[in-house]
Amino acid sequence: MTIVEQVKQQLKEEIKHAVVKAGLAEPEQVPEVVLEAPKDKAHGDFAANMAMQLARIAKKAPRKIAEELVANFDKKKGHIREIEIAGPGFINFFLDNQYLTDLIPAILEAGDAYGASEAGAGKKILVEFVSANPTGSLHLGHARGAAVGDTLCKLLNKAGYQASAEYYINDGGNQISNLAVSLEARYRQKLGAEAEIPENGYHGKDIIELAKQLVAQYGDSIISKPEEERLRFFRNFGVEHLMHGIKTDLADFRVTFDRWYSELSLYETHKVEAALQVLKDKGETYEKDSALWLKTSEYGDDKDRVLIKTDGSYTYFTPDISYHKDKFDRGFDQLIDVLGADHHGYVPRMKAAMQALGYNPDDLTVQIIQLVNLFKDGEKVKMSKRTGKAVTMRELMEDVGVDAARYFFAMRSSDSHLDFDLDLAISHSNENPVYYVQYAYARITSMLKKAEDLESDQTVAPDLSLLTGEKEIDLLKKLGNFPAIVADSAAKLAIQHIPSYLFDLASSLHSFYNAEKVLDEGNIPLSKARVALMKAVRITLKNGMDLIGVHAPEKM
RNA sequence: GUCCCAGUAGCUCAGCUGGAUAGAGCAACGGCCUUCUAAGCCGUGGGUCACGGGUUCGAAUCCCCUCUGGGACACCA
Repeated sequence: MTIVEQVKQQLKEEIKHAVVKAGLAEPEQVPEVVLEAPKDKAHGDFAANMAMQLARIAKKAPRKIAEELVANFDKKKGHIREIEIAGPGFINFFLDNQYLTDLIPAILEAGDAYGASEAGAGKKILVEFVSANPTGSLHLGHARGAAVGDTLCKLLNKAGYQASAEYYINDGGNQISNLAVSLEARYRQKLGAEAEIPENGYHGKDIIELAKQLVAQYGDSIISKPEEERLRFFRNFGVEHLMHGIKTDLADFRVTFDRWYSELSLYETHKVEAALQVLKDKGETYEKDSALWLKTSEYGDDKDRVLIKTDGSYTYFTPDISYHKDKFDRGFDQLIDVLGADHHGYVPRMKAAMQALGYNPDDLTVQIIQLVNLFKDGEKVKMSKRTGKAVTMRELMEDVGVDAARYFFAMRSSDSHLDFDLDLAISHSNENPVYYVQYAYARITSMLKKAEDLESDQTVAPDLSLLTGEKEIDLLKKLGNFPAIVADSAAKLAIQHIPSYLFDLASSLHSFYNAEKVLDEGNIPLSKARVALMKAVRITLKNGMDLIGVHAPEKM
């Protein structure tokens, strides 16, 4: 438990004692104590709304309750400097804040690990994200999903969960056949022959690139092969090269996966049949119109869904079910699917399928990533993979930069729409908040370099108790909050709290920097204490930036 | 038609498991560099939290209605 949590915990205990001691409620009636850090510093370090919560139970006016509660509160405990009652019945606690200086050695000691907690209690979570079909390059929407999924994983692990990142490669379905046919058409075109891309084929320029590569590598030797072999060749060549491109893009975007899971492998290991058999055995399927259906409507879906089509082939849904089953079978307690908004209709049917298999549908969480609207030259760019007009993730990285893009995606709650003004991001890139945070880091680093002489002087010890200025206390409090922010953000799957926290911490740092001099030769003990504080801020900024995949520059 | 997301400052968005005077960035305006990085700081102005009702000590937050925008509703994936 962190220092701040200990202090809060003690305060909560004392409040509860006071409530009982004042006879306001029986011990089992006392609501859970809510302590919040008020926005306004004039409202103390922590505020409790207990008096309002008790209004109904004690049948008294909140302010009266607050008075009785405070009268029975043991002020000697819990670093209390002052207690006041305010507003409709808030009880505001002002602490002596000396405990905050203990944070500095704790943070320096923890280093990279600062911010970590056991909040997740080792719960095993599988986060599946991106999982784009290997039929082209990744685009802007994938980039958002990649940023969100990657940060989510890192966040969960930091908060004490055991999270794994996984990418499901759809290398078995129809889309891949379309890919093969499209690639063949481009290949023939390159060789000067007449060929047309089928209607639902892929028109992207990456396919043209691939065809060019094919010609360079194999000349026209593929044309003469028999059809089956030819198509298999195009499939394999396409998937291999496009997956390679996808992996490179993701790696350059600083997104890492623990496992790349192939759909084809599900067939090879007969897991699709096995899952189907379970569903059949449980009586969850039926045949109609010579197709096999799953009774998803019994579990909240709008209608039943087809598992095996009239032509005998599986729908995309069937291997997907077996993949999800496999995730549970591998011992994960919770599954998180990060999906694009266009797949949201898929949620009820997958949850239904899980239920039909006998799992708890609540153990599957689907995090929907809403659409990214790209604006270029003041106009909305319509994105479509089919027409090949999409802005690629590669272009995004080259134009905007990885740091800015990652920060931008992490900054907004993933389930709301995002307008991405490319022109603004490029032309005003210096005004992007990511630089504000990075600048704070670079500033500290620069100071610490100048402080090396001071540090080598061992004759004077730092005196952390000198850190009592308003801006120093402000920084310390924010540093202390970091583990709770991480834990809370992980529990809510709300990554946007991290950039928001970083911005806030950077703001406090800049404010402090402009008001106080860290390196003061006339006051070595204070300077040393401030250097220690700066080191703690630096560690915390770095750890936060790591979570969202943003680099911490030594200088700017 | 059904479902999902959204509607908060001029713009882009936080805040949403109910709390005090609704926040931030950008844009606008006024100050601060002989001193550790001015990619910074300090200050000012800016709001019918889409509309209407309900729940209660208290609603941007929860519930219902309406309006507006986007998306999804295949034996495609």
